[in-house]
Amino acid sequence: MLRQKLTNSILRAAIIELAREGYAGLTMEGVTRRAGVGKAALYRRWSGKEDMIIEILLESKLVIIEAPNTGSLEGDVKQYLSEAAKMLRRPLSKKILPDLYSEMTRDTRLGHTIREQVQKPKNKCVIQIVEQAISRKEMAGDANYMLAYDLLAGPLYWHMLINQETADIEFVNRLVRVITTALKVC
Amino acid sequence: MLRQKLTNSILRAAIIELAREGYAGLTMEGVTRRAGVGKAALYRRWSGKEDMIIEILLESKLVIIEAPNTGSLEGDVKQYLSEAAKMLRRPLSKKILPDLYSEMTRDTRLGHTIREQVQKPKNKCVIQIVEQAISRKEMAGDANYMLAYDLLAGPLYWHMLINQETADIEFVNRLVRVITTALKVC
DNA sequence: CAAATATGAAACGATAACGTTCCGTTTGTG
DNA sequence: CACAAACGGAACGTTATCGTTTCATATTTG
Repeated sequence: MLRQKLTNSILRAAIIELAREGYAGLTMEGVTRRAGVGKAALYRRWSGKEDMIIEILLESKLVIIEAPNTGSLEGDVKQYLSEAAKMLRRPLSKKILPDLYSEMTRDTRLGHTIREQVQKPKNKCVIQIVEQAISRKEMAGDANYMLAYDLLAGPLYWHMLINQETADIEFVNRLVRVITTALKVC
Repeated sequence: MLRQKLTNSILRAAIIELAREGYAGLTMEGVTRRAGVGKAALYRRWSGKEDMIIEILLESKLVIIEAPNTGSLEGDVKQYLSEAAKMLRRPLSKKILPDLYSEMTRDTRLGHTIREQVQKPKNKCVIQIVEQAISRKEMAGDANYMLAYDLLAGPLYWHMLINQETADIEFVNRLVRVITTALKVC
């Protein structure tokens, strides 16, 4: 009968610690200090930090983007990139995601969870966009899905996560135009 | 009068540890164990792991790419992406770079060094490619450099580092063709 | 209201890395 | 060859976090 309000407070503190210290630098004691709770409250809920962060990933919609279906490739691309940019503008996401992508390369339960919960849904979304474009004859039938995925996701992530740049509407619109052009010859 | 051969052995061990444990998980003791040396040998050379890794970055050409000048935009793009792919294929680079990009978001001396030594040279290289293309009238005079940078670097980075995928020559060639098309409408 | 239980705080021993120091041995330099 | 210095290895005290336990207090539930 753990108190839900306390659970939420702890998870909020954990997210902030994750953003500040990174996953490897995250400690259970750091979370207790930030949340102002006792250690027992944490260990009654999770066996350790991996458990805790996995719960955050499973519950968070931070990284999920709905597959668009606007009727045109350019519309779909615009909606996808706009949603992605909106998510990547959040200061916590901007700090946390480079770290998660780094953890994703490791053979741990957390790495596996990130691949399944963060990356796979993103890929599904892109597949749908491409399939719709092919059925509308906006893309060739033998289009390379992986290449399309890299074109759609790569530039914005590079821009916002690696270079930690901003992306206003004007920039996203330019990106949409250019990437749509590229997808059509994909 | 520190022995250079030993310094090299230690740095090699440090790179492997960096790839296996990540920067946050890297320990001086771990490096001594892998290198089979005493701790004094390390602390006689560096004040701590940040110092040591910064020396590795400054000495390594792991991430530097020469600015191409082949006479055509497509040629430059092909050379740039081929070199980048060659570098990203190296197992150690593939493991280490996501970690460095994560550290780059932090306000530390290491973060600053990565930005200066890894990212800035890459950006300079792209600027040159774009300037050459503009002077050849292959790109518009008001092209957006940052957008060009994101297009050139983003997809391959996303492909190889985030998704840890391979990139054979065929894939790189497809990428070259599509990105060149995109750059021309940039 | 009363019983049950989750809570914060503190203390605990265990583990691991830190950075320093010592010592006996190896190396390379003059 | 002889000397100086760097070396490996071990030991040291220090610090931080781990995960557990205890206990008095606060909260929820019946």
